[in-house]
Order: sequence, then C-alpha cells, then structure tokens
Amino acid sequence: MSLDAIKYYRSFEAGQTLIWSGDRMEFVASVVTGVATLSQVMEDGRTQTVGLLFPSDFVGRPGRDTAPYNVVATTDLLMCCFRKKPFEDLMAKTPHIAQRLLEMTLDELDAAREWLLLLGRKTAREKIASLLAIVARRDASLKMLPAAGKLVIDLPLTREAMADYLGLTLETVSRQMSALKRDGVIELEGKRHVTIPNFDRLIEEAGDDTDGGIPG
Amino acid sequence: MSLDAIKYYRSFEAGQTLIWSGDRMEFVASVVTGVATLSQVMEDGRTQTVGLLFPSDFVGRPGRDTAPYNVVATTDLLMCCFRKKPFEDLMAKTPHIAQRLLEMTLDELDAAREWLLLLGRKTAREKIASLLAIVARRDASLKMLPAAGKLVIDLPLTREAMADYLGLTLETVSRQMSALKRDGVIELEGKRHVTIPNFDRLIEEAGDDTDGGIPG
DNA sequence: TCTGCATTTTGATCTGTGTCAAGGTGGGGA
DNA sequence: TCCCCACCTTGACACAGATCAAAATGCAGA
Repeated sequence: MSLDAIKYYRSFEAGQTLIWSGDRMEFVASVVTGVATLSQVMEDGRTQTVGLLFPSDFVGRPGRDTAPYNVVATTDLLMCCFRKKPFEDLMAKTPHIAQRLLEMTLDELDAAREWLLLLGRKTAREKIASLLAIVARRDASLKMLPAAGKLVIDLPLTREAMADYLGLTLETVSRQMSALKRDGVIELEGKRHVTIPNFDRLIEEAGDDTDGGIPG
Repeated sequence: MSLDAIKYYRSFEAGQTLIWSGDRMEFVASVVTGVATLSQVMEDGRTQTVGLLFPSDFVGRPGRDTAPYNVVATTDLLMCCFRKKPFEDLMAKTPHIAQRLLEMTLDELDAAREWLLLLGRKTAREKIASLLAIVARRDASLKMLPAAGKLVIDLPLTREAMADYLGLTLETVSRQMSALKRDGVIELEGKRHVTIPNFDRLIEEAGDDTDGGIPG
C-alpha cells in the first residue's frame, strides 16, 4: 500500500476556514494549489498568523487529534488529504515517510525561528520586505526559476492577512507598501500584483544577511 | 549498542557560548542541569533569542552539520553529549529514537509558534508575565510539583537575556518587573529570586486562555 | 453601465516602548 | 572590611507604529 492509495482531494474558496482551533482532526493534508494560513487568536480578538502554507506544505500532526490552530484559505485552495488513521498506519510501516516528516518539521521549525527574529526585532519596513521576499522565493521555486533579478508576484494575502502575519496593523502595512513603492523597491499594479525590479535590493531592505535567509 | 554507550558529559560556565552560529556541529546534546539560550544576531547587532533550553531539552540536528544559532549558557550548565556520527548511526537502526525526536521537534515547533503570538501581539507586561509563567511551569515540572497556587523561582536569565527573548529592551523589562511587583503579581528578593503568590493571577496577566498555554 | 460594499489608502493624533542618561545595589576579591 | 564593577532601576524625552477617521478604489452583481 502506498500514500497514493489512501489520498483524496478537497477544494476550498478564498476566505473559507478549513479547520477551527480545537476541532478534531480527521485527516492530514498537503497543499496542491493555493495558499492557506495557520493562525492563533487571543480571547480579545488579537490575531497572529503562525505559518503560511504554500503548495507542497503539510498540515496536521500524526499522533495528536485536535487542531492547535485555525487553518484559513487565503486564495482558492486545493488540498490533497489522507485520513489520519490509515496515514499513521502507513507511517508506522514505512520509515521513509517518518523520516521525511521529521525533515519537513525541522524546516518548519527553522522558518518559525526566522519569524521570531522578524517579529521581535525588525522594523515595519523590514517586515514587509521580508514577507515579499519569502513569497517571491516560494513563487520562483514553484516555477523552477532562480530567485534573482526582476521578479513578478501576485500577493496571496490581503493587507489585513499580511498585518496578522507581520504583527502590524493593516494601516501600517499599507503605508509601508506605499513607501517601498515610492522608493522604487517595488512597483504596484492594483493591490495584489507586485513587480520587484531588483531582488537583491529587496533582500537588503529585509535586513537579512546577504547570503539569503530561509533556504527552500 | 545504546545511547548510554556513546555519551559523555561537558560542563560550561554561566555566560559561556557553547556553539557559534555557522560552526561545524560535532555533537548533539541534551541539557542535564542549568539553562541555555538559542539566539540569532543580525548584522547590526540586534539579537533575538529563539529558544530556551531547560534540563531534558535537546540541541542539534542529525543530518545537518553547521549550527544555525548561537547557544549560550545563561547559568552554569551540564550537557550530555553524543558525537554526531554514532548518534546518527544509532538513530538509523533504532526507529524508537527517531520517533522520539520527531515528537520533541513537534513540541518545539508548538513552543516556537506560541512565542510568535507573544512577540507579534502581546504587550510588554503580558510578555514578562508569560515568561515568568513558562519558567515557573518548567521549574515545577522538574520538581514534580503542580504549577498552581504559590510558587517560588530563581530566574535563570539576566534582564538583558529576558529582553532578547521577549523582543524588548532591558529597560522596559526592568520597568515591567517593577510594575508587576508594585501590583502584587510578584514579589522580588534581590534581582533573580521571584515569588509568585498566585499563579492563576500571573496567567491572567499573561493574556493566555485560562486553560493554561503550553503543555509540559 | 451603474451601484454597493469590501478593501485599501491617506491623514491627524496618540501612546507604548525605545533611547539616552544618571544613579542605585550587591556580591566577590583584595 | 571596603571597594569595584557588573547588573539593575529610574527618569526625561523621542519616535515608530497604533488608533481613529475619512476618502478613494475597484470589483461583483443588478
């Protein structure tokens, strides 16, 4: 038996919440197309996004059965799902899958820790530049293109979703986007379509070491 | 062959850096006694602590050989080390160890994501209360006592180390510690010895759901 | 095409935390 | 015992980003 034998697909519309924090998780899944967020909400409504899910990213945790976060589609989304029990059984019999899962989890941990630095120490402008860089890198890697020179992306997030990920307000996000446009770091057509004329310049603005930040 | 057969011990003094970011990692290790931090430093010196290591916590990553963070002893520290190669060999032969490592990594990921909420959305006062709660929980669990009612802890961190973990300045940390003392949430003897007369009150100040935050 | 509403931008002002600058405090070594 | 120095506290002021408030944009549906 292989993973292919137990998989099925589900699609969701932009804005839909796939999973509520505290829900029983019946499946694990990976993103096929589209983008989703993992987010945590405080009692008074303050919201922090704790992870972005791009195509190929994995959600769900074998061995635990209630969801720790809200999972929300920020674009139309297609997920490839596996019922949890068969997936766990398969994992127990196939060390390769467990190994791969450990590797992915370690990468997620690195990404989370990169984000700790961003939230704890970066300015609003650096935060925006960092987010644009991450989206551009993921987008380039999907298209099997190098993340360098001139890049064009469509932001998969509203200004509010960006704010929730960056620990800012949507007004500050909007102002800093305008400032980066004014300074020629980006060009905007509409609200979502972004041209990055010089990726290295964007990386400088992000305050990351010049060697390039998050791998993958 | 077992883990016991390949382990050895090393001790470090408070303030010592065990591992520099970028160093070749010759070993993986776990904390026996004392506390250490994982931290990331930007080119201009801004520092963010991305993890606290208490007794039983694990450092190092089978499969990667350069350290991604600085590891610094914040108290006198005893580590139990395993040379990386033998550890990896053992892991390949012993699925149980890999399984345990995945579990620990998932817990670390949860802790990192809890910290994202703290850094992105909590006030300075909530941040301090959250840190005190985490230290108190870990300390209680070491002593096999329930984390409730009246608790007494010795902070394993200087004000500056607290600031680096909380994304604040040391002055703000100091002011908020004084404010929590003034408001009767904590009592201070010296700079490090803290009495928490009512743990539930502290949790409220931390802004966490009343059910109690990070397990373990 | 026009309308309505969600989303975004921009402006004015406020505030929490950072920055700069003095003092305090206490524990280890002479 | 006393002094020194690292660590901490407190004060005054500055500023990045939050908050409150309007206006502009642009897309979906009539």
